[in-house]
Amino acid sequence: MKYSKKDRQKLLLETLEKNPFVTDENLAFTFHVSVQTIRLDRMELSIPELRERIKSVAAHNFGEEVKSLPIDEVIGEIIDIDLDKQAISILDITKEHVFARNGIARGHHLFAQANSLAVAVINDDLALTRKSTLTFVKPVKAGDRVVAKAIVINSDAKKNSTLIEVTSKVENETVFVGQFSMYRVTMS
Amino acid sequence: MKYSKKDRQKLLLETLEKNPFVTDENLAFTFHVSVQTIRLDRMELSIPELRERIKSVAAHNFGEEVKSLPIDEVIGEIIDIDLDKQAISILDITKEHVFARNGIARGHHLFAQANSLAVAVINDDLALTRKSTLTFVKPVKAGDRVVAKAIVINSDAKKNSTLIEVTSKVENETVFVGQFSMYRVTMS
DNA sequence: CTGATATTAGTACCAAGTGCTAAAATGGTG
DNA sequence: CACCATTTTAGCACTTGGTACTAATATCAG
Repeated sequence: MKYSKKDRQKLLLETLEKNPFVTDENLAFTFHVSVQTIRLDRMELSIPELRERIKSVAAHNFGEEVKSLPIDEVIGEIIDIDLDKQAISILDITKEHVFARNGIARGHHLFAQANSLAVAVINDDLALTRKSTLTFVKPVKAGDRVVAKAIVINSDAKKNSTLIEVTSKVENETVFVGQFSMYRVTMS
Repeated sequence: MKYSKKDRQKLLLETLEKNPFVTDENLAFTFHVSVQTIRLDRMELSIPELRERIKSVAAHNFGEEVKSLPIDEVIGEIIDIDLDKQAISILDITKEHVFARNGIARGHHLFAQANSLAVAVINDDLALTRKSTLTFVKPVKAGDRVVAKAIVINSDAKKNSTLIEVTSKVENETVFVGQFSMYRVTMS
C-alpha cells in the first residue's frame, strides 16, 4: 500500500522526528519507494542527511549542559536576615533552571533556595535538615523572581530541634511552601 | 614540539572527552603527527571513529527509554529504569556537594536526585512535583555513593496523580526517604 | 650498529550520502 | 484514448571520514 507523495512526506517528517537515526535505505524500504524518492523528499522538506541529523542531536545536548546546583552555601541571594527569627532570599529563575520541554522550573531549585535559607536562618554551627514537607503550589517559569521567606516557628533547645516554615512567592503569589524540621548543634 | 607517545595518547583522550566532534585529520594537525599515527593511537586506546563517537553522544541524549525528561536533566546517573514501575540512579557525592564546614552533603542534592528520578520514572510528557515529604535519615559524606530507588506506589489516571516513594541508600543503609506526589499529563 | 618501537605512506574498500542527467511510470484532463 | 505534467526510479561520478592491511622509514636505547 503506497502513500501519496504528500502523506509520505508528512509521515517522513514524523518518523524522523521520533527517530532521526534512520538511513535513506531504511526509509525507502519502510515506505516501499526507492532510495532516490526518499532523497527527493528530503530535499523538498529540507531534511539533512543522516549524519547531519545525528550530529545536530549530539551537538544540541552537548552544548546544553544543565547547570547543577551551585557550590555556594546559599542558593539565592539573602536580602534580609534576623537570626533565629526570619530571613528572606531572592532567586531569579533563568532558562537554566527550567525543563527545556515546558519551561517550568525544576523542583529542586525551589527546594534548594528554601532549604538553604532554612539553614542560614539558624544561628548555630551545625544545622541539618531532618524532615521536610513541601508543596509546589504553582509552576514557576523562566524569568520569574522567587522571593522566599523563612520564619522560625519554634525552637526546642532540649531536642536540638527547630521548625521553620518557608513560603516562596512570585509577584506576591505563593508558589511554594515548605516546612523544615532542622537539627541544630552549637559547637565549641 | 612533539609529545611522547604516552603524553600524546593521554592528551588525545582528554581532548576527545572534552570535544568528541574532532576528525582524525584535525587531531593529526593539532598534535603535529600524521593521520595514521592518530588512527594507531585510537586503536590502542580503543576510541571509536568520529561518527561512532557522535552517534553515541546523540544516542545517549536521545535515550529512547526516558520520555519525561532528557537523560542529562536527571541529577545522578540512571542505571535502571522500568517506566511507571521503578527506577534506580546513583550519585557520587564529592566535596562540591557537601558543606565545607562539616563535610555533610547538603539536602538539596539528595532531594534533586530523588526528585528527578521520580520525574524520570513517569511515562508521560509532563511530570511535576505537587507535594513531597522528606526524611533525611542519616548524614551523607563526601565519597559516598548514593543509590536512589524510586518505586511507583500508585497511579490514579483520573486525578492525573502518581505517588512515588524514593529510598536512597549508601552501602545498603538508608540515608534518605522521600514521598512524592506527582502531577502528570500526557500530551498529544 | 642493530633491533625494537614508533611513525608515516599508500592502497583498496565501505557507508551514507550529494549532484547531476535521463529514462520510465503514473495520473488527471480534455 | 491521447497527451503532458508530475512523480518515481536508475545510474554514474564524487565526497567524507573513516577501516584494514602492507610496507617503508624514523627514532631511540642498549
